Amino acid sequence: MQSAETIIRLFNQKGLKITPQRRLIVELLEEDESHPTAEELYQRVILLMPDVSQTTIYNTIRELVALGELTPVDSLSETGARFDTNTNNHHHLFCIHCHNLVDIERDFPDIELAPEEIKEYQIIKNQVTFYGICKECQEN
Amino acid sequence: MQSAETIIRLFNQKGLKITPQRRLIVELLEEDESHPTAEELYQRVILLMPDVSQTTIYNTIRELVALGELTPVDSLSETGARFDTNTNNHHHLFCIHCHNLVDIERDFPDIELAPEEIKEYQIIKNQVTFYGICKECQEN
DNA sequence: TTCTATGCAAAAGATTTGCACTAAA
DNA sequence: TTTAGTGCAAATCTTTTGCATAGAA
Repeated sequence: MQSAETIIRLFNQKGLKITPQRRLIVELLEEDESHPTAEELYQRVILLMPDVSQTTIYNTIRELVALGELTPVDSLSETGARFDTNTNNHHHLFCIHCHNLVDIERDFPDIELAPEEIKEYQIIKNQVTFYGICKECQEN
Repeated sequence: MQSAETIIRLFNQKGLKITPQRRLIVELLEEDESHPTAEELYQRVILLMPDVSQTTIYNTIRELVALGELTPVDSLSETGARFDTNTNNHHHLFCIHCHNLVDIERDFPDIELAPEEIKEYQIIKNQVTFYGICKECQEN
């Protein structure tokens, strides 16, 4: 996302009001690289402004997502957990319209992180997800 | 997952009882490549055995996951949606213990699907997730 | 002064839990 | 006969919604 000031200006342009709650939420997110949940953001907000409601957190997140300044970390389901009968390591091809999910059974040998990228993690596996539009959805 | 008969045998070995409900669920999953949710599986089950409860679906899914015969499609959060302040296309490094999530800002140019793998999808992007254990969690 | 944002409480959807009853072994 | 599984209802958790009030413009 862009700087807090830029986003405040964006809100203004769209006719959205700049409330102290929104200002605080945007300022906290500006320096946040932790990929917080709504609840985690709420906890950080109420330390500084104790009376903010969760509703306001959810509303503001929704607006920032609509403005393209915040994105949900990708999930392959909106309606509860999905289960895979293929228990081998594999990759996925996902239709962003109809949510069809196809297994890709092969290796991508060239996906390696450099030591300085790895942040001393012990890597266990990687998984690639291809996002696209399936044939049926393209025809609509 | 393995064949329905093999899984029935596995249940037996573990002292788990083979009920008609479980047998049906396992048989339906055996030929299912759709990555269903619990609700979708439930709907398919009650067509053939109308009095099965959702509780039984959830219980059986949980057992199959515990046996390693079914895996949840990977999600980077168990406690609600997470949001990313980095709205550029990027990849992720995820700690499976503490759920820490780090952005990886670079391209992996060699991730391409062959035409026959692509199933006529129009590919929009791909995203790689590296699963591992972060430094702090390794030390515990 | 107008109209959007806020906060509360209730609702909704997914999943889990407590418990009495059923049925597999 | 024993013990685990089932089904119901209630509970829990995340997110959304309805509505009266507060407050930004």
